[in-house]
Amino acid sequence: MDLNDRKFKILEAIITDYIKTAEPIGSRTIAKKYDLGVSSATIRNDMSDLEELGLIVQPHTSAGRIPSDRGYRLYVDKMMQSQELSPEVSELLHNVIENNIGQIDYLMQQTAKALAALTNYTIVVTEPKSPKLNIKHVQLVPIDDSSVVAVIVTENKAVKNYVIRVTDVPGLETLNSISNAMNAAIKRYSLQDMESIAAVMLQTFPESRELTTKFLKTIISAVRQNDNVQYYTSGVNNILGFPEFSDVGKAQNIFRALEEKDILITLFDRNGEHNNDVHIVIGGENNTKELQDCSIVRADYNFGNDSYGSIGVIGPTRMNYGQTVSLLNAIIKNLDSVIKNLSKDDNNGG
Amino acid sequence: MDLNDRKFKILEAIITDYIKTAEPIGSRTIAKKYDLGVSSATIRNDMSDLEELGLIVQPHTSAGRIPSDRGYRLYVDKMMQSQELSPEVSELLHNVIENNIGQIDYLMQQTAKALAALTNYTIVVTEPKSPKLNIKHVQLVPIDDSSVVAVIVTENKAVKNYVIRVTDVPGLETLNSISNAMNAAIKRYSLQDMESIAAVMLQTFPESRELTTKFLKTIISAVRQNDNVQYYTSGVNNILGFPEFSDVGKAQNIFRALEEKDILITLFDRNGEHNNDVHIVIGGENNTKELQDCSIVRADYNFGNDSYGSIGVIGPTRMNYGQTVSLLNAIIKNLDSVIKNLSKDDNNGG
DNA sequence: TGTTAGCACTCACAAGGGTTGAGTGCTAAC
DNA sequence: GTTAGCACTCAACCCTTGTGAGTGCTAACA
Repeated sequence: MDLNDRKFKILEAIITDYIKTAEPIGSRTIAKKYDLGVSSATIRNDMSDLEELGLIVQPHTSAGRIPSDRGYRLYVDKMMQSQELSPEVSELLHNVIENNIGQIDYLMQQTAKALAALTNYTIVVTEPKSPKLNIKHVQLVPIDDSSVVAVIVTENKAVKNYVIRVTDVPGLETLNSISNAMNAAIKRYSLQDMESIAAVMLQTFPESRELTTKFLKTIISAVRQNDNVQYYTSGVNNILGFPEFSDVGKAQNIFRALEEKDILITLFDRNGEHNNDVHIVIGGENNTKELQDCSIVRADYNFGNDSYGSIGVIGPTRMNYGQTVSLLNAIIKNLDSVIKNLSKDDNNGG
Repeated sequence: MDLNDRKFKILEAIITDYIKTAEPIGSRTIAKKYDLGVSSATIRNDMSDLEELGLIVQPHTSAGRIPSDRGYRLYVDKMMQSQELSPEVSELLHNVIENNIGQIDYLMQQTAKALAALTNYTIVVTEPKSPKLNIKHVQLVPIDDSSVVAVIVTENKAVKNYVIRVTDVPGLETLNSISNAMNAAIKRYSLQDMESIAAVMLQTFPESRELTTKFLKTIISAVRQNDNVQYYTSGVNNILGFPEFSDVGKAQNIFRALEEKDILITLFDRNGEHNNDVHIVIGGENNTKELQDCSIVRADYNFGNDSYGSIGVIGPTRMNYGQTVSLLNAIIKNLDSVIKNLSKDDNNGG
């Protein structure tokens, strides 16, 4: 069975209508609302064909049709048109990014918040990571008699703290010397060459074996950093606004998934890898059971220097895919240009 | 009208039953279940009196009675008995605290998580603050050509990062010197005496006027720190498990309140002040509209050195107050003893 | 061969009516 | 002060019925 132009139009009508209203659409409605030049009976025949192809389904015998996951898939792949953003929205996004570019955690939070407000869906943003994350600077700072904090600044300008507990904390001068030596050693040797670094440190600070060892381990694990991906969510309660989740059980499923770090990580942490396209997962295509009534639209953003993070939008399968994709594209483009400007400044300055 | 012993018992029966079942309780049920030695008719008369006093209400004519906010208040103030915790629960709480005491953010997160699991309510934990927060150590760490991060370690062992943007970032040695000088200046002068510190810094580092000024401002605002109270929530989706919130609209209200930082801050941020008692706010007693179907139980915890934070439990007014209060008491006591042990070690060590 | 009008059929949903049962308030008697 | 008895109320449930949106099928038409 082939899909002629009219059938495409009917499918599109069903999908766009259903996205707006969440109500099944019948043949008569389409005949009246969309000027296809044929009667409802003809549309009925076409709809029957579309159903046979698995693109639309009937919730029950005497109801209209709603799109199936496969229907949405076809729509998203072949028919969807990207939407032009209004100048206000474009400016808003640009401002959010530019104003917070200096502090990555605020940037993530504010971007998530803005996007949640614009889409009415739920937003998840993960921190940028690089597959070969480089350390820019490390520094030990004393906390008390048995702990210091290792401050690690990465190439992508993220600042992280890791508390290190040791039996004996040396004085401030020694801490500074160790920090300096560690910075130098990291520059001289690659981080892969852990032994060389450890050897140098041990030779220079034989008294502080415990601290230097733990310090180096902390840095290494910060680089691997698979243990602790930061992410932010916003608009979680938007879920409850959709009629498809007015069943508390379904909503609870989704909330559970959003509270489970592991689930979100598998969905959104690309481990520094990236993909230039906006990626869409529809309903049952999703491997996570709790989210099989949802669609997820994800875009990977570049945060300079090979470091990438993701922005994900979670909503009902009846999602406004066009708008969502446009918004995500706008965000990653803005991020890109703001970052490029920044690094240009850096190069000029240094 | 006075409340004789039997009426107290009837009220207690209604409250404890309603906490368990969320169903209105009738006179016959009480007569059968609780051995009061009188008939249901007598209980009916007493219930009528209790209703007149505003302690219980009838959802509709032919239903049993449920407690009113005033009823819960009387129960909580006069009748409630604190519950003994099982050894397993006590140990669990103790372990959570002891294992995470070194890293305050983990501690807050893990405590919230454990309490959410134990109570099935929603937990909010705010970071400890001190009305006269002392700075233990500050350190500047370079990020790039136009920004450095000020790492601030406070007396309560919290580590915070603040990004400072400056037109010109001096070299690492100068950054270290500035950091050292700032540490010394803070120790010498009190932080109140901002002018003296600024003067010293300017004199010693005339080239880095912008940086030292912003650095000092950052430290001051970190001390004031009213701008950005950290808090953690856990068990937010537990809300949906309660029949009183199966109405999506009500649940949404609560979620909105929990996503609004400002609301949580006014509820839980005591601004470093504290109160030794566990504090209970029941239903309509709450000033926050969105939470008037909820009760909030809050305990302030001491984190050493005059710094205090809060742990709050949010649940339906039909909350198990006894258990909740016991759990909160256990947590703040555990925190107290673990902290005291730590500072003992500190004094021995240094 | 594609399109259409007509018609019988299906089925969720809403409205109406009857029944049930838990619970009450009142009264008169103990 | 307590109790038994009784009339009354009302949510909840079930059953029935009607309605309307929507379908599939068929026969006729271009």
